[in-house]
Amino acid sequence: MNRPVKSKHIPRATIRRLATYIQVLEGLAQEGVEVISSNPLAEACDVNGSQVRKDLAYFGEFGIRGVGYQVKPLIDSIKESLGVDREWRIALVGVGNLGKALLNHTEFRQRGFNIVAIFDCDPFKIGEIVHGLEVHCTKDMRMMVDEMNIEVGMITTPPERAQRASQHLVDAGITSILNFASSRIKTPEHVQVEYVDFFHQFYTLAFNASQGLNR
Amino acid sequence: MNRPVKSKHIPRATIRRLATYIQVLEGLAQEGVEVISSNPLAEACDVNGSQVRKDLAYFGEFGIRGVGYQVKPLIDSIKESLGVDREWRIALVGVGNLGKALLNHTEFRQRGFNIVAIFDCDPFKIGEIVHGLEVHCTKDMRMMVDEMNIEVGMITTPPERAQRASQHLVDAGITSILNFASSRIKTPEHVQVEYVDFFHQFYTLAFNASQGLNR
DNA sequence: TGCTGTGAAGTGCTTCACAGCG
DNA sequence: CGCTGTGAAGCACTTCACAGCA
Repeated sequence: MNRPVKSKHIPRATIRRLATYIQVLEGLAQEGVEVISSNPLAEACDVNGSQVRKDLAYFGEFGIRGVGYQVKPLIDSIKESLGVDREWRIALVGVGNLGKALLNHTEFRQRGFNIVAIFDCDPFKIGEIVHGLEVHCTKDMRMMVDEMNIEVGMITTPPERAQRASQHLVDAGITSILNFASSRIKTPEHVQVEYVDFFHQFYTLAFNASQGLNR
Repeated sequence: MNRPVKSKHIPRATIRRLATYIQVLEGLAQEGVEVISSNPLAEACDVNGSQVRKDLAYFGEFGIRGVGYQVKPLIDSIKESLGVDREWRIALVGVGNLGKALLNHTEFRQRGFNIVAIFDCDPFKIGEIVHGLEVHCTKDMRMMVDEMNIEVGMITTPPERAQRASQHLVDAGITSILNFASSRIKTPEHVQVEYVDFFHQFYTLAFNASQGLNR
């Protein structure tokens, strides 16, 4: 816990937006922009200017009055505040289509999310090498999580096997899970689960299009 | 616009939850559950019981007082309300790792989201067959969108090419875009964009874990 | 002077609590 | 009698508006 958070509770929505700010700021940095003020940054992120200032103020005072924010230092500050200024070691469970796809997605590692071990319960898959990693049996998980300092679990099984996968992860001592399977899972209170489900956004599009929102 | 929405504005959050309800209800249906009341359904979705009742009430009266909701009819009603009770035809732009991965993800088609045409601007990829579809040049997009009744665009390019991809889609008359690239895009007002970004959830996990939320 | 940081006001979603129906 | 559907209350996030600093 490096940077002590200024105030108690930080809205979940703020965390989501910080991820967007990083995205946009990194784009600006690449274009050579060195300083930006809250309003243009806000516009690029489709939010309100005060929102940006308030979100950042939860973590400290990063701006210069009358000037704005320095892009590069701001990126670093946000990353530090979020705790993404370091490597996070990840175990992936479920080496099917989706799992393999995500293993090939190079952006994970670039951003510090490093898949270091992969598991499956299918005996035909165990031992196979995928993207440079050997597929291990789920019963080796406890040992490997411990030995390899793994902190995060990623579930990419079919929906009906997600619950069991999460059980394995929890038993291995994992307390942060990212669930890519399209089903809900039950875990003890101290375990945090985040869901990644493309269909939520598909459904939103479909609904709005059906309602004639965009015509 | 089949089912006229009962009240004017429906919270965005409600739409997201409806997607979750479908997920959970389909699981229940598969287990043979025929009727469920709001509280157990709510618990399975990690929300409050009144929330479920209120969300559903936006679209009509689907329940039986003193009994609950019939699972299968409820699924159909929600799907109809969302506009996902039919096929949506999709163009995918960017046949790289991520694009290929999503083409292999069979759940899309199962849920009515059917990728029917794929595009790339790389001359070496054009003509290649991926998952049964020929890669077309982006300049053919306008014609194909029209001919094939495509309504939705999916962007799976690298971040720096997402803006150009969206321009092609908009020029072809697409008004609903799902952006899987990790960059923001600018579109005319009448075009609706939804972002799918895994890193939002990763960052949330990392932040909460760093704050010692789960220990 | 210009833009940040922030109390105060505003808005919209969530939860409560219960009338009303099956 | 139990559970839905819903007005009213509560709460949290967003936006406003401006004091205060560079």
